[in-house]
Amino acid sequence: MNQILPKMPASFIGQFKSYLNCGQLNQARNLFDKIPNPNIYSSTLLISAYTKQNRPLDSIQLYQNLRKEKKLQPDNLLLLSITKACALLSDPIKAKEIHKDVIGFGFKSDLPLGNALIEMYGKCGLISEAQQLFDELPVKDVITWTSLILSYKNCKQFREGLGVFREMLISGPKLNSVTLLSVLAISSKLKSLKFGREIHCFVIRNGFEDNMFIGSGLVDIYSKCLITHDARIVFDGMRSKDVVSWNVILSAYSLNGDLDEALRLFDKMKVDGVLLNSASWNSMISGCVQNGRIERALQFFAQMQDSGTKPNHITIASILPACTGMESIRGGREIHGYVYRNAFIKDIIIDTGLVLMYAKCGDLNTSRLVFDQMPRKDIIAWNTMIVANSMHGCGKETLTLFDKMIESGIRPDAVTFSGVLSGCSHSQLVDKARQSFSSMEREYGLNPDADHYASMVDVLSRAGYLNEAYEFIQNMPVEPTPSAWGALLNGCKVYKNTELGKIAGEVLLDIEPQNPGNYLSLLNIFVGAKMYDDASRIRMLMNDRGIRKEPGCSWVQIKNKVYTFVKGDDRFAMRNEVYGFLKETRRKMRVEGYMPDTDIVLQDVDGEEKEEVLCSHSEKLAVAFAILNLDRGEVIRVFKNLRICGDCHGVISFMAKSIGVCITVRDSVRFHHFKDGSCSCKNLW
DNA sequence: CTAGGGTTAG
Repeated sequence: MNQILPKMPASFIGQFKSYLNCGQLNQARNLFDKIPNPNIYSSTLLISAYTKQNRPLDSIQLYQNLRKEKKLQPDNLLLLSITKACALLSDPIKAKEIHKDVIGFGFKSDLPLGNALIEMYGKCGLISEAQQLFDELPVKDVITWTSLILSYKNCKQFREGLGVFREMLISGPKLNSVTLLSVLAISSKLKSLKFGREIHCFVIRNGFEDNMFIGSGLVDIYSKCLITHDARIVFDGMRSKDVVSWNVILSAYSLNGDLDEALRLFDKMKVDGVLLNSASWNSMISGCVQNGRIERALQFFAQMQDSGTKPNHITIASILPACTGMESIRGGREIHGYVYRNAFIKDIIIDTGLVLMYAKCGDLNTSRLVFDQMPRKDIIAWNTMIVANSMHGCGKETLTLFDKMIESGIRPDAVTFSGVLSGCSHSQLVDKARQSFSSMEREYGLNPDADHYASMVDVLSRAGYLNEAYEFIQNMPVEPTPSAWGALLNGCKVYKNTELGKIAGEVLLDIEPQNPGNYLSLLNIFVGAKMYDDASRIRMLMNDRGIRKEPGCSWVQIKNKVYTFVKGDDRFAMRNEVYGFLKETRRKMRVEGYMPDTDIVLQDVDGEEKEEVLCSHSEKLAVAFAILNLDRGEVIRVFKNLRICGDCHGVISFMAKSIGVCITVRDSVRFHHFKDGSCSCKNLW
């Protein structure tokens, strides 16, 4: 039906084909563009070459240009290429256009094309369209069924995918290895060991054992179910392995927390001459990050680039949490710049990672900027932004974000409410918190869990409603967690309620005896109330149980270097200047009538010594050091491993005002933004 | 066709 249009010169065709054979598509394209009337044959060749080389955009653009100029009367082969290109692109709008084209050209009953269209819809996330196409196909083969199963997998409807498989066993064609693998992959996503074992038996009984893909799939499902031992047995028994098989076993050990074995296997890969791909590096990077070996992850990231493997969007998403965990805003900014420069496709997971990274590094403004520019926001993106605002004490904004999220049609989940409630608690929005808490069940059908109840205790305690908080704990339908009692205890410390503090503290020493913070809070309450007998009882208990206070430690990044200060630190750069500066600050404060908050000091020492101990707190040292070293106008960002102490809070607040700088301190609970003599936490640290 | 990625405490 497609008459050959004005013939191309034979020399052109020869040259054109040889370019295509060598994969030199740009040269082939130059030649192609010179032909006034390209025929269907050469167009199909070029378009399918684009698709095969993973250049779907070029493929589709060329197709659409030719369609517009009406130079093209497509045939099955061409439409197949375009359909596959669109599957690669995962563009649902283009998918529908192409489907319409196919129908328009009357190729409805072509089976390979029908199968490709199902796959395309699946890859584009349009599962009901895929199912409808499946239903309409008059003839179905094993690929049709498998494509539908894979579509369900792609759309994360795993149970439904298994349903299709069951139907296929009853009324469909005989399955092949691809079908088996697709079901295996789904079971793996569901972490279903039961299905995994069943499929494993089926594989052995029906002679699929030597299929490398199936082997890797089996290793993966045992890995995901944390049966690392069985994963290794299958892996070792595989007759042939490719890089994916190795990548799967690497992640098996990382997942199981055995990073050292993963590292050993990674070295063995290199010895055995397995050609590493980006997923191999990504697997090691994320394995290190998830096992807390952040420095090692960054090393792998550097080695990967040295080895000539280009980081992809998954690499970026894996390395970002490393910067977040180190609070390295410089590292994070570098990654952000890398994403920008290399024009990565817009990726929702990378964007979410950036939002969290900026927030956790103390820069909520940039975090928000990235969020606002996201083209699509899913539940995790919204939750991340809500949690970010809550960490920074912007409770009102968490509520506004919550409303906007609802407006945009996204249903909140348990994490959303955790974020909103902790936002309310940091900003003392008691009524808002109550409304939000009760709407969880009433409006959104979510059962509050123990964490939500603990959050409500925190809301009440932080606002000073201590008796109500205690009542709430006693009446809640779930077992109060240590965090619920911890919230109450902290409230008692802030509001100096010795009686309730004693109750909460004693419970905590019982149910969470290994946490030094509990002892210290209770100790502070007793010392503050001059109940020295009780205080020494707690101290003895700590001794008996071998509970040691974690040393306070703060750090600050200046230029490219991180400076760390430990409490009582005496051997750091500019020691004399720093202590001199702190002493001078203290003198100025006294002139203006501030008294040092010596309640917090635990040692039984007299007044002057107490002040000295206070002066040596790591957060004061870090802030003072930063003030002496930073350029004017720069924001000071200090991080501390424990909670900021009350005296430090007052002194840092004073320094921010008297020097006229913004100081941010991130402690173990939240961010404190000091400006003009006040703090974003409203003095409820 | 199989691998590698993001949110929740006090």
